[in-house]
Order: sequence, then C-alpha cells, then structure tokens
Amino acid sequence: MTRQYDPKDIEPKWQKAWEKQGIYATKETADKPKYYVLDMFPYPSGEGLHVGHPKGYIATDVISRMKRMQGFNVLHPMGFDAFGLPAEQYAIKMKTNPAVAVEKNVARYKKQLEILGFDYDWSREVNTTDPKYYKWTQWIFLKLLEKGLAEERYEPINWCPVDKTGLANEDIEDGKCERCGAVVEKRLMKQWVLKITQYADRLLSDLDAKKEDGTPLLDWPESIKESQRNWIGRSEGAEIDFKLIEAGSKNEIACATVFTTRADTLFGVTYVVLAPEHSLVAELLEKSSNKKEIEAYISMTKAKTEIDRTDTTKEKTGVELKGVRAINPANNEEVPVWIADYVLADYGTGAVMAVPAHDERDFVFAKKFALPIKHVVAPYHIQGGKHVPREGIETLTRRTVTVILENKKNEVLIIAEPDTTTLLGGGIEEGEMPTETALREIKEETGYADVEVKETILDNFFAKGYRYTKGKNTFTNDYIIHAVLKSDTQEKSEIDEGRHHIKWVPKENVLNEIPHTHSHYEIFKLFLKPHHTGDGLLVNSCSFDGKNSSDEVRKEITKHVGGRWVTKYKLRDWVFSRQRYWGEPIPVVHDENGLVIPLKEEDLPLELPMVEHYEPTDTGESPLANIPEWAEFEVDGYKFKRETNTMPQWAGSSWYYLRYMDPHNDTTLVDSEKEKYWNSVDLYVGGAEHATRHLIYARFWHKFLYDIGVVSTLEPFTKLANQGLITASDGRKMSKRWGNVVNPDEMVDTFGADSMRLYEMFMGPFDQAIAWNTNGVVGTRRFIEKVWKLSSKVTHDAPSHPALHRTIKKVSEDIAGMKFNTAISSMMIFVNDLEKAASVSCADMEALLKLLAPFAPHVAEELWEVLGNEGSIHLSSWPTFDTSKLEEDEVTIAVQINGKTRETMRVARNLDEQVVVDMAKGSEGLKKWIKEGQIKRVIWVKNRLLNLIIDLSAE
RNA sequence: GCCGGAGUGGCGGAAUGGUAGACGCACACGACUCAAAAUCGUGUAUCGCAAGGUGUGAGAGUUCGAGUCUCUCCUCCGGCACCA
Repeated sequence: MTRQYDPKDIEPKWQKAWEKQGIYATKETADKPKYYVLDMFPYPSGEGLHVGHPKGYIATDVISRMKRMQGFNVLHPMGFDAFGLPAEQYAIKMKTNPAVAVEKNVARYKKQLEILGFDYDWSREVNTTDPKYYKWTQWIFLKLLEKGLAEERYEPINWCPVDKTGLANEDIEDGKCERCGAVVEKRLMKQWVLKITQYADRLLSDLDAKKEDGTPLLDWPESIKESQRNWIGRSEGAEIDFKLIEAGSKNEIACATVFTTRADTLFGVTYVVLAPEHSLVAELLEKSSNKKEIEAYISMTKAKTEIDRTDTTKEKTGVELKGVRAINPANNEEVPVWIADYVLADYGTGAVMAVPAHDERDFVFAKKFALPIKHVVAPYHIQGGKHVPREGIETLTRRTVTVILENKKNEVLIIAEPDTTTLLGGGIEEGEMPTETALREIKEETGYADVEVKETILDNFFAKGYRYTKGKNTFTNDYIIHAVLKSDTQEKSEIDEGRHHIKWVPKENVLNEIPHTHSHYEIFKLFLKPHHTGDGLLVNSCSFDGKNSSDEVRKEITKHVGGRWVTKYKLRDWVFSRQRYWGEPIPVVHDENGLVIPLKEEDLPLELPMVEHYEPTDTGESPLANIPEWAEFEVDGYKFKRETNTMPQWAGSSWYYLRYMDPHNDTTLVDSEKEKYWNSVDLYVGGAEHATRHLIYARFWHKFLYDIGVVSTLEPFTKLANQGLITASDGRKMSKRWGNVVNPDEMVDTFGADSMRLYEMFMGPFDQAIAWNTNGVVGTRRFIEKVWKLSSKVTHDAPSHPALHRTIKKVSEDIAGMKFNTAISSMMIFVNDLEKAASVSCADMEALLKLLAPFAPHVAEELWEVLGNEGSIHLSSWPTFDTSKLEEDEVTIAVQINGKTRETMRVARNLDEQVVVDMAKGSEGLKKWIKEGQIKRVIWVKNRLLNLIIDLSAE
C-alpha cells in the first residue's frame, strides 16, 4: 500500500459510517454483562472546548471501546448541564435569552466532540434545561418536600452582592463567591433549604463502607474521600451545661450549654465564651454592668465581613460580660463569662468552655486578656529508641526536675553523654523543693553557681522509659524549670570526671541535638510553645487524676457533670433557592397566608416562562416575581403566588446519570427494571474540583432516592477517577484571559483526531496535571505513520512476533488500570520491534490494530478494512494473550559483585543457579572481580540477577 | 495548624525490593538532498583520557541489594481551618 496517511480523509469518513450503522447504540440486553461508563457532562460556556476538556472524555472513550470489544454491553452517554449563573451571565452579555444562547453553545460543543470520534450514544443525550428533563428534577424536589427534607427558613445566609443571589456554603471559597470572587455578605432572608445534614452520617460512613466481598463500596481516590470527610466534618463530644449566676449572689439566672470535644479538660476551664449572636446574650445584657461596652462590641462584630471575622492572623477580640459568672459543674468554681467573635454562632452550641492550657485559641485569648491558665492534662511521653520501656520488669517511680538553662547569648545548655544528648536534670531528693533540686543539679553537673530560676514551665510532665543504669523501667513525674545563667563563674563539677560534657547551643538548634524519641525533645517543644493540646495524664482533676485522657474519660467526665454525648457536623443544610431567572422553577405556590402548597405531580413540569427581561434584582427577590402574569393567579376567588426563586445550578446534575438509563420516559424518572439493569455507574470520570459539591449533592440525592425506592443502590458512582488538568505550555490555566488557549479543532486539523487522542493519553499519568506541548502530538502522529507503513509489510506466512502476547497483556491491563501512558508506550515498543522484523504476520497486525483501536479508532478501522476484514473493528473481539507465550526464550541476567552490577549476560531461560555461577566465573570481564575461593555468598534471583558476595578485604 | 498526594536527565515521564532513566519530546552528528523539510541511522544523567567513581529533594536506618520499605527533616501541589 503506497497511499499516504491522511486523517482528513479517513476520520470524517468513518465518523459518518459509524453513525449510519449505529454501532454505538446501546440497548438493555441480558446476554452480556453491563458496563456503565460516564463523563461528568459539560457546562457549555460561550468559549467552546479547549484541548484540556476532552482529556477525560478520551479516557472514557478508550475504556468503553475496550470493554465493548471485551464483550460488555456498554453505556457511554453524553449530555449537557446548562442551567445556572454562567449561562445566564453569558446571555445577558449577548443580549439574548439564555435558552437561545444555550442551544447555540450546545450545538458548538457537540460539533467539537464529534470530530474527536467519540463513541457516545447520542440518542440518550440529556439536557438539564429541557422541560422534559427538569420535570423530574422538580419531581425530586416535591418528594423531598413531602418527606420533610425541603423547607423554607428565615435566617442569615450568604449573599453575593455582585451575582445578586443567595448562595450555599459549598459555593463559597475563602469567604468569597466562588463564581465572581465578590466578598459575600450575611443577609437575613427567607429561603429554601434541603436538609442534607440529616444524611451527614451516611454520607460519611459510606465513604468507608465495604461490600460483602470486603472490597470498598466506593473505589474513589483517597483525596476526594478525604475532602468529603473534611467537608462533612464530624466530631463527637459533649454538651455540658454551665449555670450562669449574678455576680456576688448565688442567683441562677440562666444556663449556657457549651459543646466540647475535650470534656477531659473540664477541670481546666477558666472562663466561658458566648458567640455575639448567641440567643442568651440579649437576656444577659440586662444583668450586666457594662451593657454599653457589650453593645458596642456586638455592633462592631456585625460590621465585620466573614473574611475579617474568621481571619486567624488578626488579633482576637472580646468583651467580658461583667456582672454574670458561670459555674463549672465539675468543681463548682466560678469563672467569668466573655463574649467574643472567635466563637462561631452556627457551630456546636455557639458557646464554648475555654481551657487556655490545652487549646491554642483559648490560650491566645487568655494571654491577651490576662485570664488564668490552668493545666489539667499533663504530657505523657513513652521513651523511644533504646529507652523503650520493657515488658515484665519492675517500674520505679521518681520525681525529677528538668532544667532549661539559658545564658545571656540565648543559648541553652545541653548534656552530651556517650549514647545520648539531653537537657540537664535529676531526681528530687527527700524534702527538697524542685527549684532547690534545679540549682543543686546545675551546680553538681556543670559547676555553675550564679544561676537564677526564672519560671516553672510545667508542674507535671510524665515519662516512662527504660533505664540502663538501673536495669529497670522508670515512671517519672518531671518538673520543668527555666533558669538563667547570671555569670560564667564555674566551680569544680562532675564534668571534670569526664562522664559527659556540656554544650551551649543556640535556642533554635536545641531540637536538632536531642533525639526526637526522648522526652526532653517534647519538653523543649513545650518550652518554646508552652501549651499542650494533645492527650496525656489528667492532673488537678479530683478523682480523675492519673487517668489517661481518652474518649472513655471524656465520656466519664461528661456523665459525671450531667452532660450529653453528642455528634456535630460542619456540614450545613443546602441553601437551595437562587434569586435568579435561569434555573428550574421551584414547583410550589403560596396562598394568601403564605402557606406553601406543592404542585401536583401531573402539573409538572412547571416551565420557566420565556421573557425578555430577566436581569437579577437587588431586592432579594427573583426576577420571576416581576412577571405577575406568570407568578400570580386566582382560583375560585383565592389568590395564589408562585414561588419565584429557582433552583441552584447543581440541581440538575445531582441525578442526571439516572436519566441516561431511560432518557425518554415520560411517566417515571427512570424505569425500575432499567435502573436495576444498569445499577450504578461503574466508572465516573471528571475533575477533582467537584469533590465537595456535585459529588456530595449527587450522593445525597441518590441516598434519598434509595430511601423512597426509586433506585436500588446505595451509591451512584462505584469507581471515580479524576483527570489531571492540562495547563498551557506556560504552566498557567488555559484561558482566553491569558491568550494561551489551544483549540482542539486546530489540533485535529493539523494532526488528526487520532494523533491528538493518543497524545492526551500519552502525556503522563492520567490523574496528574501536565502542561500542553504541541511537539508531543508530532510524536504520536509519527507513531501512527509507523503503524500505517507497517501494514505494507504484512504477509500471511510471517511468524508471530515473540513480544505480541506480552504487549497484549500490558495494554489490556494498563487500560483497565487507567495507565494509558504506559499502554501506549508498550505499543510503541512493539511497533519499533515489528519495524525491525523482515515481515509482519497478518494476525500480529490485526492484534496490534485492535489494541490501538480504543485510542485511535479511525486509523485502526481504516487499516482493519485494508487488511480485508468485514465489519467494524470496534465490534470485533479484544485480543487475548497466551500465558505460556509471555516469556522470551533468552533472558538477561545482571551479574552483581557485592550488590554492584558489573556485567550482564544473555542466557537461556530457566537456567539453574550453579550453571549461571559457573558462567559468571568463566566470564572474561568478571575475572578481575572474582578470585577463586573468595565467594562468600551467592544471591540468585531466577532469570534476573546473580549477586556474588566477595570478601575483597582478604587481598 | 490538621489531613491527603508528590519530589527521578534539558523536558513529559518509566521502573512486582533486583541492570535507574523504558517510551516520547528536544538536542547533536551522520545518510538521503542543489538545499531545506520530512524520513532513516547513531548518540545523549554526571565526573574521568581510561580503569572506574557518583547519581532518584536532604539525612539516617533495615537489606546481599533501596527510586521503591522505616524514621526525621525540607520543598511543592490539593483539601479543611478561630468547627471548640
């Protein structure tokens, strides 16, 4: 064959042929196993696709094609998500109706997708803005309403002043609107919410659920699971009641309930804090003696943006509620009550018990306002390394002092012994004060006498370890003292005896000197940052003293004070109304009394009216409210008003994967037989940016649909894979703004769709972000040209190439594992091998084309036809490999001397150790390394490696 | 701060504890050509004339053998974050 490879000729030709023959049409059939592979459907913007967008689509196309050839009944559909702000914004700019703009953009997207030769079954296309589709989005809403999971609430929500709409928590990034970047405001308004929090527990626990066979229910990237865990933010803790009394009297005036995960620190509470918005504040204000001051503080808080308020780098603020005191239920101690905005009103109970000794935020606050700090959890360190406590031997209990001795140059004294380096310290003797011990030890060990004790860092630091000198375990209760050297006067000391020596090191280097497994390492860390937030042994906690802080003790203490053990989540209910035009109308009406009346199912879809003006208002009302002929109506003299808010962009995408199973059903969302047939999505591919929005919302709706019997599965997406971003060659995101967009149409025009598809899969690991490099497409184009030329070398009597079966195995496994880059690499190696051969067998060539078909469907189909085959290669069967033909007859053995490779030998496969050792001994190149009788040991890895251990020092 | 992931040539990257750098790009030289492109061939971690040495973010450890396993640290990317 002398014809040139010309993608412009063959690609459109085959695309038309496939469509005409309908080779990708999917029907439910019992004679094959099903495979449902899904892309996150695109949101058709006005800019069209850039080369980064199709990466995920190519991957699913490759997998769907291989699965089809492997005998699966494949569902690989595509559709469009087109409600929401971006489409509306674009339409406003273009001075057209969003419906018109969306139609145009969808047409453009489809065309761009078509030239890439995807195997979508377009007869199943869905579009979220199609009334036939959103009828069922509205239907789900009615069901949620019916089950009490949708409700109207009047409370402060996030308001975007630029987009002029309320937003869900998920739509906020760093206190800014995710879409436009404007700083959001808190605005009190009536809005619809979906109670996703009622599913928080299941959304969290099913992330780790296992199937009956022990495999994970969700085969998802760990990072996405982790993001969802963080977002849901479950924490277990105690709700504890603090009585509030009037200062100076014992009159109980109220009760503040705090939430804490650290009930074990209850004895260390030195004040209580209420959020400024806390419901008790108004009431307590009347009892306070500094009402004005408090009022001023609260109004100052209100004026702050969410960003300012949650900025941890800013100094904490607060004001004491003078005249009111709280009673610690653990010890009946009276503590002050403060109001501070570092406590959030909408998490936990909006009130906290402050334990500055064991909480960083409380510590900072206490320092600023000179509030007391009380230690109740002492660090407990188990010595590591050589000092790990040993089993079954006696434990000595000692009281000790550790001294951090500083000189005037900001250096700290450490003691270097032969086996370890530590701080200075020693045991407290009978009748001695810890400070006396410190001074005595300093003098004895170092000879310094002119020393001042500065402060006690900590009264209790517990450590357990093994002591060589005593041959016993020790349990020490350490007293940590900070002392300062006043002058260098040194007397005779133990250093002179030479057992150890002292060293002054700069403060910042001390941690480098002390072994990190030693308790003194932790002690010095506490000196640098004197509060301990971890677990430890309880002290100053009455009957709980000496216990290990643990959930058990936390529960005990909670019970002891009559508290309740509860679970809290960071996840908030989903604010579901938008004050915008371009979304699904919420299918309810309000009567004259404001009562909500849901639409009847037979009245769905409630269609969005086509209007000329739909710009958002600033009043918190949807533009639909300005269309009285739509929004208002009368029945039997009673006036009704439609709900004029619309649903958020994420509504339609929360269930679309179900509609593909049965896209044209007008009587039900999805036929239950079809739903059972397709089950859940086997592979779902899309960007990682959907971790805490689309993927949480869809899981929530799916679980709800499960609960009402619409679906039969617990989770919608069995396996999830994220494609890595393709950035521009300058490393930045591709964007019109930077002028660095590479257009797929141009790539197809220059190199052909097959070359571009191959390149995107070859670039690197699928899930990794990589910069575009058009030169790389040249490489994959060359590869295709090589395959093209190879077909002219095909003869029927040529032998099969030994690498064939290996290549089939590697490509099959790598595609299944989404390691497309190495799959392509192994095909390249095979093609390079075939090129060197005199001729290529027809069977080898056909197998190669089949392996290539998922990646480069057009050229594979063309050459398949050239070889004289009838029927599409994409409906042919996937090549299988013969295990007995995977290995070559000859193998390369690496011969190492003492672990270093000195020579490689080409030998027959499956030789015995002794044979190869003899060959190595006989080798010229190895003679200088091997001397008879010196081989001490032989390590033999069959067919791979021979390592001869030789005593070279014997020479 | 907490959690997750990653650090390998000029570049993208490959490597069940067993020859580090496969495959591709780029580059250099050679062939073909009047010439260029395309194509084909050869070479390309680093120091060294060589023998050989050194090399996978840094340091330690386990091992006959470590990019791979363990520990400490550094850097980058992503998520969460005044969530008590």
